[in-house]
Amino acid sequence: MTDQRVLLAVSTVIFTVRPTGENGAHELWLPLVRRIRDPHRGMWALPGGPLRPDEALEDSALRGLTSTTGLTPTHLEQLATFGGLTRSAGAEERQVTVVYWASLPPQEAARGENDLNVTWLRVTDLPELAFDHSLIVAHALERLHGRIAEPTVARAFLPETFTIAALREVHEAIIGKALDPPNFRRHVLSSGQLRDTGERLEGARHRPPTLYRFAAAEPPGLFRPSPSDRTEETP
Amino acid sequence: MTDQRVLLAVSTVIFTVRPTGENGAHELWLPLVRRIRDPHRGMWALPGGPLRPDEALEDSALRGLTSTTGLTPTHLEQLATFGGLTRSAGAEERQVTVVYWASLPPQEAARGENDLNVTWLRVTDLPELAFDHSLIVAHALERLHGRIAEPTVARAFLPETFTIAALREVHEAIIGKALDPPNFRRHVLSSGQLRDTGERLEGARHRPPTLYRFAAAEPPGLFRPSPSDRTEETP
DNA sequence: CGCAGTTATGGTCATAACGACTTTATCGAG
DNA sequence: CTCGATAAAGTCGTTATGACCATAACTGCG
Repeated sequence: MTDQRVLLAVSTVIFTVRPTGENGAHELWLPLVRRIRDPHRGMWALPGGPLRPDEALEDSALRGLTSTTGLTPTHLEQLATFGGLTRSAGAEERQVTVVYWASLPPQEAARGENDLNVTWLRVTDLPELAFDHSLIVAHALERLHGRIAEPTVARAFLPETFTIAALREVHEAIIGKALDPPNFRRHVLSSGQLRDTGERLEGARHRPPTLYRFAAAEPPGLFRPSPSDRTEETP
Repeated sequence: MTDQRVLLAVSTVIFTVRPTGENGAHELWLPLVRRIRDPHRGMWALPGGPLRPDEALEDSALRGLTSTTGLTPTHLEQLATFGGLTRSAGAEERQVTVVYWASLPPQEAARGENDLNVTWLRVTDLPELAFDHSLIVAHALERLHGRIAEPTVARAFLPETFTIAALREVHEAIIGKALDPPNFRRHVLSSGQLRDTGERLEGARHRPPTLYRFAAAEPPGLFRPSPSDRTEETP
């Protein structure tokens, strides 16, 4: 048996929500970077790069994210590891990629400007991406769907305080269809996850909605416990 | 920046269900192998080993599984990748481990014999494992809990045909508490996932139960689509 | 043969959750 | 002050769920 070391990269699928649909409906968007080197040069790809030897997986995901897009996520979670060797027939060496999934709140998302080498696209309207990144995005969307029920997920797309309508719009963007406002309201209020801030959002040409915040603040750090960088390991 | 290649290993958490509890209640068990080399020599650890250069991640998980335990799983799914560098302070090189999660049906599980270097233990009663494997097992249990609703999961613990009681026992083992038989029956039958085989299981000293099988057979191969070995990738 | 033990299977009933809808409350704009 | 618009609260019927009761159908044994 030869050397068991492999090239290991970390990429991140970054989601945000924008009010760009018809009738102001909210939609999911994500940033992509242009490949400037040759495998798939010129195509759009997920932000990321090789893992540094002294770097935790999650730190690598963060670094790749900020160095390309300049943005700071509110949620970062490992998605899966892709290690197929289908392309090893070519000249290139086989590569394994650990993929993370991140969410941005609207303030951050607004700062994300297009650039020669960075573009933001609707997840429903993506071109073919470099490597198997189209497949990876599909995976991430499935995961997002499956986790929207958890308060942590929607929270990551919202500012500190928000209206129930804003929360509903995040859910609508993720599941891709409209929800009944009264029913949604009843549902989230009965979940006990929201706290009334006592304030209202004024200025709109209708009854001012109450501002809420999420109840249980996550205990220690910024991110929920993720599989990476927890302890040491070996086979 | 130095070389970006890292040691990559694949380990597997293997679950099965056995009727070993009081009153014949079913419990979750898993096999562990004894470390024969020095980091943590003599401790119990998850089956696995280094990824071979020409091997897909999932194939590596299967190989590690069969070479140590001789068993063939009915379900294999990627769990997560652990890449902390906490132990890199020591003499050893930093290592990343991709962890899979597998299920065995009872026939296979019965063949799993203890051995000088292999032992089967209840998941509720594990000693401290080598490396961070205790943590990994906890992760796998969480995942199992979260997915028991999907028919694919319970199916992996059962033979081709089975009684509703057997299906219920699998659920009970996974969630760790007893379920009401009539209610469980109503629930699974109304889900439309079971098909009556027309046969009954005779021989017990009570009314013979109907044998069922799962409805939708998974389309092509043995395993559900998993992130690994699908296509090629790179950062 | 007939009874006891045991689990399968078939129901009931009250409650909770959910979806579709209606109604009323308040705001800003003109 | 009226209109347009959305917040917020309530109605109603359906469905899912959990607790529980009753009967059916087999084996083993006296």
